Amino acid sequence: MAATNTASDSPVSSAGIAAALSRAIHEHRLAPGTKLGEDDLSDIYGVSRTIVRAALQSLAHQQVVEIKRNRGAFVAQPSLTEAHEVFEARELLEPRTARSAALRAKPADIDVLQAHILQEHSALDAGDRGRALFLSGQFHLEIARIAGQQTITDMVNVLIARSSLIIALYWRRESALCESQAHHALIKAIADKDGDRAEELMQSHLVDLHSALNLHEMPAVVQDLKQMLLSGDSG
Amino acid sequence: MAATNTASDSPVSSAGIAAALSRAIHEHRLAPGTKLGEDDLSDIYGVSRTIVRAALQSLAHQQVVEIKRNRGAFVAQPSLTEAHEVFEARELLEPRTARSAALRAKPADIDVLQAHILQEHSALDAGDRGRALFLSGQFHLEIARIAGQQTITDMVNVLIARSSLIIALYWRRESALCESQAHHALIKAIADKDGDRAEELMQSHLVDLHSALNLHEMPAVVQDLKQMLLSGDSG
DNA sequence: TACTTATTGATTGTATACAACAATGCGCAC
DNA sequence: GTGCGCATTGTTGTATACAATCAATAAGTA
Repeated sequence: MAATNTASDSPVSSAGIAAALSRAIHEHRLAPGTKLGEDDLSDIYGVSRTIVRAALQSLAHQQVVEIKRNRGAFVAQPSLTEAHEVFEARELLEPRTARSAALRAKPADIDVLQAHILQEHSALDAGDRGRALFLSGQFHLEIARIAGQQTITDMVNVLIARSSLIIALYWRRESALCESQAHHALIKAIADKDGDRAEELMQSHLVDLHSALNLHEMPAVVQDLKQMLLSGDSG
Repeated sequence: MAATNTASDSPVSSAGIAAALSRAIHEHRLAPGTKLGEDDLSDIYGVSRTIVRAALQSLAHQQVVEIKRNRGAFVAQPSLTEAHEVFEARELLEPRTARSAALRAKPADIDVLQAHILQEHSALDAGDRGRALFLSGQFHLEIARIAGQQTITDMVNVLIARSSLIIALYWRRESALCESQAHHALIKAIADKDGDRAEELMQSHLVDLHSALNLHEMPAVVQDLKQMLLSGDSG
């Protein structure tokens, strides 16, 4: 319960508390497995447990928090399987979404994306790795928003939040790939309205992220690909 | 509040009530816009409003129910835009999922799918259109389950529930396309382990469903395709 | 008669009290 | 000394009471 905001100017609605917790988790200020006691939270935010419970249930629905019956709420700890699934789902959604974004982006959208990268850089310069990670997620979210599909944006939003937990658990130090490189390239493709390239870049970016994790099981999609190749044709 | 179960053997947990309501909505026993009063529901299910509220919030998170502050909960009424988005999201997720299912399906899975179709037929024979619609959705869900990706299955589940609302609002009588035809063909492709064909069939099945709706706006994806073709290449 | 406004009724939002359950620590027996 | 069982304590689950808000209706005036 260390790093959350104190009660001073804190939000007092269920949604506000959920957002604050979500962000704290996203920025790795709350580690996976951390207990989120209802009394603690209601003290911190100055509301009753009723409100806190609503916030926790909302987060549980996004699978960012796990509620164990009669045991309480904890920051979720995605399994290896879940980790694979989340990135496989992102690989299914985000590349085509990046294509749409490239085709629909207006100049103002490009500006927003570039502003995101700048913030990301300054966070890294300030050594705030958590904030940089959060901003990196927001970059992906912004692309979905530009694509103009709220439903897909919502799904991506949840997947990004879960990705943050996965990175907290399974990131390996060796792989220090620089995100901003990939993000810069994406912005260029989108600014050029090059849908093909945006889709490709997003796909390979996600594959890079996925493979930068310490996940030793073979993911289901790879099994499918293997079987697909063995049965003798390509999609 | 007409067609829900009476209190006799009703579920008493938040999840149970959410499931019962979800199913009633899915089967068109509760029309879009229907008020879901907390007192009414707590009387019907014999639990306090606390439990009912949790169930309603859960359904609201799936966008099957809309909660208006200080006004109460209503069965959702998806807008035209939402309707398009839901089917576009399904077109993004389900075809590739059907491919995976074809590659991973075991004999027992095929049996389950065929059992689904049989139930669907008997529901239609009994004139229970709502139940047939529900079962049709479950068929799609079962395919996602066979593909073995819980995360994607969850997303598809939500999209199917919302689709049911969209069909209630925007289905046009003229289009009496027979779902079971398409479902039969899908089973065959899956049984043959023909991933390509399963993907194709699912794609065209979803396009058929989408175009059988009374949606006169031009969807975003079509705009993208148009612009993509104009800029001179194919994905 | 039409329009505004105040009162009333009903419904939701929030807090709190109590019940049920799990975890912990102590004591006792082996 | 170790293992088991029980009591205690703390936390969550549920119900209910009260406050706040909104919708509807009725009264009053132009």
